[in-house]
Amino acid sequence: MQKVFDAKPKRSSQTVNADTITAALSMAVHEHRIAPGSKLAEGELAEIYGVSRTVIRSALQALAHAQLVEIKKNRGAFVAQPTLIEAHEVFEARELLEPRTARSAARLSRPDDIDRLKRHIENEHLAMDAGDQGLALSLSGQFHIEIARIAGQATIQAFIETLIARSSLIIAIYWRRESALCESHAHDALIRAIEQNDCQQAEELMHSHLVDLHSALDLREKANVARSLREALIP
Amino acid sequence: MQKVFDAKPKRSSQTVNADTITAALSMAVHEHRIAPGSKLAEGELAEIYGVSRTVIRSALQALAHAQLVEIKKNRGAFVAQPTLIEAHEVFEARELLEPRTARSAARLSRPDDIDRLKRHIENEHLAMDAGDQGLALSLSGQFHIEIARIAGQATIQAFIETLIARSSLIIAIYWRRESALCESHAHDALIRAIEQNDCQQAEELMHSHLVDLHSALDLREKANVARSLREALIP
DNA sequence: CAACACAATATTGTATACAATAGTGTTTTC
DNA sequence: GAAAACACTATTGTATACAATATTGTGTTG
Repeated sequence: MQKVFDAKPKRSSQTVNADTITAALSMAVHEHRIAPGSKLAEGELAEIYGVSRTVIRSALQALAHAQLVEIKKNRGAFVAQPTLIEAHEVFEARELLEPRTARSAARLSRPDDIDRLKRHIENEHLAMDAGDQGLALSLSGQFHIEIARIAGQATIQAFIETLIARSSLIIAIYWRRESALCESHAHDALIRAIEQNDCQQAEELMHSHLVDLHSALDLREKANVARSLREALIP
Repeated sequence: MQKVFDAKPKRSSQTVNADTITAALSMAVHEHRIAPGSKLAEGELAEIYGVSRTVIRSALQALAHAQLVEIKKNRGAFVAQPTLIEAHEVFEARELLEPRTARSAARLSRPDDIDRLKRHIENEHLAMDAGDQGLALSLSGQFHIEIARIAGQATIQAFIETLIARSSLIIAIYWRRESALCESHAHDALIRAIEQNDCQQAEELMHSHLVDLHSALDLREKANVARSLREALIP
């Protein structure tokens, strides 16, 4: 079996608790190193991370609440598989929240915020050039979270973070191969608008960026790809 | 000590699992039967509900993720005490999400939806007449959730549910005694707009309703009421 | 040989035992 | 007698053991 987890077992200098495992699994999902639908067996994870099942369960429950994994009673935890309907809902919610947030960010941004955004973009380009699409996607998501952070609304930021996490799953399932994911230009333009405190422009750019993403999902064909075996195999 | 929990210990016919305990505690917070800041000791809850600490911990973690309780490392779980800033953020988020949701609800509502809303209002009035302010408040919150349900966006509905849960805590802390909480009229007007599929009216009514609620919070005096002893006692 | 029933196995759900930590009370020392 | 060091208690954090459940494999029966 392929090794997909990045945390080393039993690094004695660092305590491995539920939060670190939650973060590690979350990162693995964000970077598409674990596919939607994958079984996350407690015993296996406990062995990998060198802790008891107790702390694994805690981590899995946290991920379940963020809707990144689905826990089925007496069946175990699986990486979530958002349905087509849920995919639409997630992007509609993002189109509702993020443009307004980008506007606030443009109004409130300070010079060091811009620096951080630019560093993010650089890393994104670097990952892209290195061919690490998973990392690039993850950084791309963090870019949106960074904008929410600048807007200074922790409550809405938390919502956006869960939406972006789910978006990563949605992209893993419904992204159409044909369209390349070169959204870097959109991000570049966003930074400029925010840097110049152009609220209106920032809001509009974010909105069109999200509409682009939304429409780049393959909404028909993949719909009936193995959501459940039963549905897939009954003609 | 006063008995604040409603679940009977060891009802043999019904399995008591983490979800039921989460719901029971959540309800108790919604109805203001447990005050913000209260300690929720694992052993005590385990005894009350007749289960082991394992399942109590699971329930508390779920509540923590919904931000209804705060878990402090090696200290335990406490009913959350939203700060003034968080209170503002929650209502600003509601003002962003709910008017749009009310609009959708007005567009999509069906006759039986209206029936359910009206039954909700009735129960709200009944609880009010019976002097059970806690129950009335809880039902009032559920009214908003019901509207989100009608709008048919599960993702946004989930956000609104967490916002309303936190609103209950905020009201417990920052509600000013002077203003009576007779928001029933606002709800009545909302139902009429939704029943008549008047989208614009529903959106505006919801917005002004939330602004009313927001402004009915006491944002100055209570701000420095025992957020922490340290801050309260140092001049 | 197909279909059902039953047993074996593996995994999750729960309880309990032990370890670690924070808070509190007591004792010692100056 | 005040302050600091220590020990004690209570509570949380973690591991492990046991119970319950689902799945899979095997055998029986028509």
